[in-house]
Amino acid sequence: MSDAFDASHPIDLPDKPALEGLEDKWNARWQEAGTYRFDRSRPRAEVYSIDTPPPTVSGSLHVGHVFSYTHTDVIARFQRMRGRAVFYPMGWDDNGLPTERRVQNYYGVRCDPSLPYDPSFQPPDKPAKHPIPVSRPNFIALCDRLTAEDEKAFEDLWRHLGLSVDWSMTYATIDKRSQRVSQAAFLRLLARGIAYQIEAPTLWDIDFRTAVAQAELEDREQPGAYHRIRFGLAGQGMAGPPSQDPAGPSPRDSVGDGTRPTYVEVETTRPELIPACVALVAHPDDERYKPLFGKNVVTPLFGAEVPVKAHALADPEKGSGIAMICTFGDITDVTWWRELSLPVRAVIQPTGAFRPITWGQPGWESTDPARAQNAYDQLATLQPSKARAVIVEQLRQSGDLIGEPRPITHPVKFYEKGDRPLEIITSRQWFVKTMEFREQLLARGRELRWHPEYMRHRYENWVNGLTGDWCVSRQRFFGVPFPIWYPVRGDGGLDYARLILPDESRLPIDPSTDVPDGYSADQRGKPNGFAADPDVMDTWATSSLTPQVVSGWLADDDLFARVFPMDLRPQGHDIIRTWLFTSVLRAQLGHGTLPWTDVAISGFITDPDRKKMSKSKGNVVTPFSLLQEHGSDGVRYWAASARPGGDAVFDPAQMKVGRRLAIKMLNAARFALLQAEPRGPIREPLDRGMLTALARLVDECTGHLEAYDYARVLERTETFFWAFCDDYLELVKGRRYGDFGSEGAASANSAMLVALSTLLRLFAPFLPFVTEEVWSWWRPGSVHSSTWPTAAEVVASISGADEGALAVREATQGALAEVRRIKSLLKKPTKAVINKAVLPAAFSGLGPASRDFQAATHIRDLHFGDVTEPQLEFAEEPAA
RNA sequence: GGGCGCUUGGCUCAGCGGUAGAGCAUCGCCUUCACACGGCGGGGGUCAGUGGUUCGAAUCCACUAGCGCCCACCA
Repeated sequence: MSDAFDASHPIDLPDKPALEGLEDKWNARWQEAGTYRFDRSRPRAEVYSIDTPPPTVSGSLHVGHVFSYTHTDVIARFQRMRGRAVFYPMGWDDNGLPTERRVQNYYGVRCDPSLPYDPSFQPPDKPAKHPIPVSRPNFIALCDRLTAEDEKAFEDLWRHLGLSVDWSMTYATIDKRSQRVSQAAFLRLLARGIAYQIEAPTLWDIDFRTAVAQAELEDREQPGAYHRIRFGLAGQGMAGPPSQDPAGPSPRDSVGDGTRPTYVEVETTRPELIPACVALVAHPDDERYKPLFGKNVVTPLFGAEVPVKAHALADPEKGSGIAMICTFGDITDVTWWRELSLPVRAVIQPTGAFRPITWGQPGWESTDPARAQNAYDQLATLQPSKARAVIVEQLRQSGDLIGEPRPITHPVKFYEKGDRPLEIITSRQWFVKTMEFREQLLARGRELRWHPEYMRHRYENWVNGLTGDWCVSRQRFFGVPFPIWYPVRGDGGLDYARLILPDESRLPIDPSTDVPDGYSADQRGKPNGFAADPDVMDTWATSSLTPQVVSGWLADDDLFARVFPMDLRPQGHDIIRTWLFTSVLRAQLGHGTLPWTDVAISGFITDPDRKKMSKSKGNVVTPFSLLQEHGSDGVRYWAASARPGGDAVFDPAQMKVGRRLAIKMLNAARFALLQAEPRGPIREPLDRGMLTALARLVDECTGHLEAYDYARVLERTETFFWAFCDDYLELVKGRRYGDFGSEGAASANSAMLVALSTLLRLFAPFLPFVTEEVWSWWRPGSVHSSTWPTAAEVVASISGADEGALAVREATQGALAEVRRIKSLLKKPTKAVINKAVLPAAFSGLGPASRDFQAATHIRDLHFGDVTEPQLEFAEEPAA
């Protein structure tokens, strides 16, 4: 028996159905009934688990959130109706720099780790002009306090939007669970030698004063200039006077022909790094510079002797074809430095300022130490951009600057959240090995099912382009600390070679307040005592473990076995190289598996001018006002209309369309249920044709949703629904009221109910509120707990698919359209009756079986009269 | 420099081998007994360009142009 024939539930129709208030009404009931609660008694095969992206709660609520989370919710609701136990938790990303920055601005404070904890500290009501320094524990308490408020706002939004999340399983990336998982996973990698610590050149943000990872880089076009600098040949003293040739001598003139081999010209965009120069490099095949390989040159101003080296990475086409290697100006310098075994001459400090240097000391030899010192003293303590201006003037004075700097615009590496170009600074950092797992990671990427498929390339591109292991330590405060102490040697220095590690059972710990086993608290920082590792983990070092965190790894083995590896990771394409990549890495390293089988990528929201929406443009609309204006179903309709992975235009007009669809559903359902008796066998060809078409739609929709193509399902279902309302319901209106007897009415009523039940369930994942409302008028339980419709179920209501009736439906709808067109052209009222005899064309598609118009009831449904109205017998083709 | 995606009516997009589609906008008509937060109908496109495959191409292939995104060792 189909659902539609179960008349046990009374029909209870409102007089004037409306959308207003449905969100609050149904959210309350869903929560009360536990509609979206995860049933953890079900075996893995019956579970559908989702690795929710935890939104950054310190960021603003944005329509982009609403957009992508709706996509995931559609899938979750579909899988739930398919009978899976849906594991759909929510998480909050409250870890890391964004929160620190928000807390600093919101409360007007600054973290000073050297201060002691002040239990009575309260932030001022309004942020003070100058930031108040607070201790690290106080700062973290403020982070916790503010994120709790932010999380409440997000949860309210998600509930109002109708996300079918199980709110009992919420996690945060800074909570104890996340910390424990992050620390335990790290310690296990450490034990296997996959995590390691090394002092090495690292990407460094001089404003945040922290290391950053390759994945956090972005290029920004910056104004700069090529400076042509001359380096004298060693053994000939400092370079002689500059050339009189205004264009400057070419490198060939200066070194190649032997006539004036006194200096080499080098082009650089970072002349301030000349004191950090350790070599020059040119391509091994470059004839201009071959004679110089193995010889030394002397840096201008500082008189340091540096070798000329050959390396294939040097590009003869760039600049003068020979490059200055500094420690360190850019990533290429690091490559050259490493591969050519060059020494380090570091000038930039973690603050960005040039550090004091005494020339003439070991490592800072000069042919003229006094002159070098004099030049350098003008740079010391300056920031790089200031130092550049100073040194250019010095070079100009000394005659080592050839011509004037040539302004250019070039891409420069920035930390994605930073304001000034990255520097490369040598420091002690923690790394996780990635390079040696590249092939495994590529294989996992091929194994993963991508939606849409072409997003796979982004991942492969990234993995193939990796240049080093993953730097996971950050010199920040609000993050997961490394669970590590170091012994303090007798001389007060730290013994980095001997780590003091906590037992896994103690995790999570904060080494800056917790004491390692075997030590007492008063030994902290003392000779022969211990000291904490001061760093926190990269936010991705925690986020990469969200599958393990939500699945209860290390905490709930039973849950873990039922949900991990997970089914779905939904996320944006902008974080494939970070979140997706690191998650695949961690699952591979820790579990030897993919973290999930499928990944669904969402696009961005752009404003109508095709620009990415941004706060600075003032075009950001708050999501709540949108939900209130258009209704959650209306907004969800807009979101679900966008193709998977595609960017979408912010378009309130589409939300209005969605809202109209929801209203139409209320009214169409009301019509179908208004007079639901009599009911009986569905014998009329038009009814059977409509249901046969519906069965096909159900099959199509199920397939597309299984392939994560929600947008197509919404489009097809909507198209069917409007045809159902405008054509089918209009056609059977008279019959259902008894115009052609009770059997015809019974067929129509029964068919309408089957269709309504089926359509409500097809729409339920997209428009959860209106479908639930209508469902509640006549069906028991929640539509969201009902079973997804099947073609077989629909076809069973007519005792088998009826292909012939399909043609009847199509022809009848065609005839109806023809009749309407004629009435419209003749400006006749809709209710005007037209003589069938004047419209042979309209019936030509109905086929031989329908020749006898009087006998064919589906023709009667068209309501033709026998009255001949002369003006309807037009002489010309109305279509022409 | 490498990769990916996009280019269809005024706008937003679907179609992806068989005589150009939808919604919005526009114009006209209809106060129809579920719905005026409605319904019906009309007008509007040489499917970016060039070449090729095919009986047939918006749809497949190649190249070109423009737009967008990702990546890159950017002196």
